[in-house]
Amino acid sequence: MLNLSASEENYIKTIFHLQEEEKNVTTNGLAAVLNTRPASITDMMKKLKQKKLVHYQPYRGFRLTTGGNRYALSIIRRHRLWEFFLFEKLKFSWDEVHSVAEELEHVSSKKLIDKLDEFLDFPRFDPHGDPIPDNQGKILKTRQIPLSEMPLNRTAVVCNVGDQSASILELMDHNKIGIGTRVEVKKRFDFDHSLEIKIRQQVPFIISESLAKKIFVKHGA
Amino acid sequence: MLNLSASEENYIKTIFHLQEEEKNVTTNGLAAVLNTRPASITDMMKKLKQKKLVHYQPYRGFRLTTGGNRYALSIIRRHRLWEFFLFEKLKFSWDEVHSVAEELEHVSSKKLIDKLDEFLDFPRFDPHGDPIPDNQGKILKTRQIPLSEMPLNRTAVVCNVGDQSASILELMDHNKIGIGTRVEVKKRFDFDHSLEIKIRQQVPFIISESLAKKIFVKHGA
DNA sequence: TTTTTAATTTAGATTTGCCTAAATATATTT
DNA sequence: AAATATATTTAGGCAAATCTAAATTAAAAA
Ligand SMILES: [Mn+2]
Ligand SMILES: [Mn+2]
Ligand SMILES: [Mn+2]
Ligand SMILES: [Mn+2]
Repeated sequence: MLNLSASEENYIKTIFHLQEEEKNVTTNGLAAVLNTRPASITDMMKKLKQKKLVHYQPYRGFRLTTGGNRYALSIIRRHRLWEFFLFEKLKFSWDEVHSVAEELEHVSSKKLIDKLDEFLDFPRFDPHGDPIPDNQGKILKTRQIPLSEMPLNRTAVVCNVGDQSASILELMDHNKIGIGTRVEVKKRFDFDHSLEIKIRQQVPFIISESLAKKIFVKHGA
Repeated sequence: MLNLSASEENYIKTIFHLQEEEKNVTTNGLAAVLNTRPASITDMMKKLKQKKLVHYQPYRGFRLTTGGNRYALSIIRRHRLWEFFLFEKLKFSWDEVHSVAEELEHVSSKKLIDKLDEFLDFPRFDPHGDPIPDNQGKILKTRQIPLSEMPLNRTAVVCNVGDQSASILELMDHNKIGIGTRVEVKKRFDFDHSLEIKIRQQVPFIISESLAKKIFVKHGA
């Protein structure tokens, strides 16, 4: 497989993520995320088009080719495996892993990544609850689900709150739940559908169904 | 601490190693090791002199400053810790670790390296038997010693053979001992000073004192 | 001590990845 | 359908890290 520079890899990966939201990625959109100027994006798109990694027509935006997509998934695989390693083995906190993985992901040895995967026992989700592509580039597509629908005893990660009111934030704050919090549902009570949940090393506690419906989590399949 | 590019780091590290042999490092000498042209070395030396990492007078060769030396040791620390990780945790073979570590060493997070060190339980030697600097940059200086002088039950790595005759090579070949072989002395017999040694997962076997005196190993302190 | 050889530096390019400012194409309003 | 605004591309430059070919300096040989 062809070998891209760290810069090219960052472009490819970012296009991949932007594509999940919009069909077509724009010059300004990509420039904003990558913290560069639109002119730089145009330069790079010409190069990536040459390498057949993006479809690109001037003024018409761009998207990854099949090859570009495959490459993007391999970068995401590296990124998330390293995040898992940092979190699980080196005891980094969930919000510290990203920036270091951002560098490690560019170390290109295929063998390194496959051995790392094996060493970590083939994890399926990174510390943010995002799925890790396997060595074939296959990835589970996870969508956000409300905590109320999580199966029991599986780690999930809070990724969204479907309500921005002060009252819900106060309650979440009180319970020390926020974006990124890892949570496990231990029990579901039939009477009022309240949930017993556990976060971090704390003793489990109970939250109402109405709160659980507003807390969106990733992963759990 | 200032942050150097991967390229600058490779220069600094290589100068450090060359310095161990010769007081003064030369333009051509460094160019040969780094696989670049002499003109590139001169360019880089000007830059590193500016950054006060090398002492350099045109036509007079160069050597690291105190700061350059400290920086070199931090790169060597990263390199050898990664080598140890690859060998010990990911089960790479001893001759595969170097090239991957050559890339990993440039990931610059201090926290990453110190946590990795801790995770690996503060190893003192890399898979080639070279000492790993601690987080203060302190490094044990190991010299080569003949296998006959190794203490019992400590892993050593064959790094040199003090005789190039066909007969010694035949014997080493027969015993499957070569540069890089990891060996442990299990017992020393008083009668003829022969040694019982163990290599890899094999059953221990005996070699003569005269052979053991010609096989030089690193590490064991 | 010259002369010759070898090592080193300088001059001038090239590539990658980025930038600013100006031009141009597309989209949105009137 | 113009006119205006916004998005995008082009033109021209710059810094890092490399190169080749041409000086230049130092070392070795005569
Ligand atoms: Mn990155
Ligand atoms: Mn992640
Ligand atoms: Mn390196
Ligand atoms: Mn080593």
